[in-house]
Amino acid sequence: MKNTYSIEFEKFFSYSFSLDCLIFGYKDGEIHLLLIKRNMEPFLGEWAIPGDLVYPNEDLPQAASRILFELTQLKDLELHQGGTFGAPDRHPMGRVITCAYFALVQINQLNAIASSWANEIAWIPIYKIKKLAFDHNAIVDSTILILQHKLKTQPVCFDLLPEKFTLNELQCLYEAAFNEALNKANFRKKIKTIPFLKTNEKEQNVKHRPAILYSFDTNKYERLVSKELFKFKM
Amino acid sequence: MKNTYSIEFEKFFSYSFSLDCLIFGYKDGEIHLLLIKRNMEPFLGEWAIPGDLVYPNEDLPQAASRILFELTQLKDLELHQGGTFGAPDRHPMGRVITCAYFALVQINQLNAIASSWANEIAWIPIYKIKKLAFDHNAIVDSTILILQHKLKTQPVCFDLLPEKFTLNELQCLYEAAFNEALNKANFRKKIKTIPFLKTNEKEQNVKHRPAILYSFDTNKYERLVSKELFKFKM
DNA sequence: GCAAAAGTGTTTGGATTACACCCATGC
DNA sequence: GCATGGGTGTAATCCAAACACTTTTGC
Repeated sequence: MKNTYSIEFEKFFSYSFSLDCLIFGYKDGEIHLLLIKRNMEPFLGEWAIPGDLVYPNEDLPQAASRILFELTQLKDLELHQGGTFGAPDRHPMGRVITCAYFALVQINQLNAIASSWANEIAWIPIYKIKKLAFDHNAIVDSTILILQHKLKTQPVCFDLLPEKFTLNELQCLYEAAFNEALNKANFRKKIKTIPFLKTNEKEQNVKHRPAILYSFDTNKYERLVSKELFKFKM
Repeated sequence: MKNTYSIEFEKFFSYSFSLDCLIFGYKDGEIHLLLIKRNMEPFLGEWAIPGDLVYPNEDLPQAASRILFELTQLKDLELHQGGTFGAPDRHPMGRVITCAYFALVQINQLNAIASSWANEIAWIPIYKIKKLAFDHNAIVDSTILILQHKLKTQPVCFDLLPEKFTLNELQCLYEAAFNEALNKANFRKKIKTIPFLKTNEKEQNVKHRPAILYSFDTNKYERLVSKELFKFKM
């Protein structure tokens, strides 16, 4: 047994722990990330991922929900954990280890508010993000990879789309997320097994043949998955 | 701007941060995890994942390497990050947030040492792990899923096998990791594109036709991957 | 009718599966 | 020779890609 260990144990309680909350949305044919312009030191005036310190009696998913709510007023959204970053010099004011959490939201459904952290916020296309504060570029890059993996293996794409969507919108979302063109006929064949609800509704105000609107049948999906009759895969 | 924030900032530096180091090995047809019997409070005498607090000027991968070395004397091994766990009550002695790291080792090549944390260590088959200290069962479960994903998408299986191995050993490893039987002929067809070096050597001391020994051609793999000519997929 | 995008069918080649069979070694 | 596991070939099937085609709307 390392004798010094129990003696020095208390000295280790000198770190701070933060969460960075990556909020992804989809609009104008691109996946966007919600960024804030910092209104405090360090990195005052620079663009960054919204984040906050974890409170002493808060669990991590709870802290992520709080940060998301303070920024977007959105509740009850699914949050996913990303990587953890803890280089000793990553925060100039002390040892702050941070964990990335990310959520997928419908941009139109919210008015993200500047609130406490920033006077300015912006939705930036993920492939056009410039230099950010701290090590946030590395956090963004690693989280995009995890997002892509989630999009391939779980039906989180529907979190990004409105309740009712066309099949073409779904295809464009995947094209945007993976930066590659897809064949329409083949894409539709691939998604044929996904439990969709075909609504009676159609697109409005388009000057071509209106597309049918679909929605994702969460109940049927859960039922099929629990019976191992379906596995989401894109 | 939240005025209280900068004033209270220092108060947040009261957390501790640990790493849990999951060391996986393969023997007797099963994937095993290295566990220790704790020789200190809390959870004295209970089985746990080896872990340690992160030192003030240590980066996370660095801390993981150190812990791995102290336990196994192994250096320069690839370490992979897993999930981060931070429930406020997960550690009875204070707020300790922990991050899982895992490594894949060749069991025969090392004599894991009890060292500072425990007088007793054991390799336990991953599907036979009983109740562990702290929230370590949840950490194990989540890390096994990440390990499986790694085994499907990256050539980490070779970290678990000796330098030279038979194709059947490789197949048994995958059968053990995913708990499913595989067809021999089809397995071999699937791995035909993997850059193997066929050695001139054969199995010794078997009472049937000896199998040819192969090794993984890391150089060729790196070359192919960098040219996007090959993508590991199982 | 024409433009534009929705939506579908057909062919092809490659991968996956199931299964049968031959081969080399020890005893 | 026989038992044991190593190692391979074939046919059926499924899946993905490429591409052409028809349909429905607004103007």
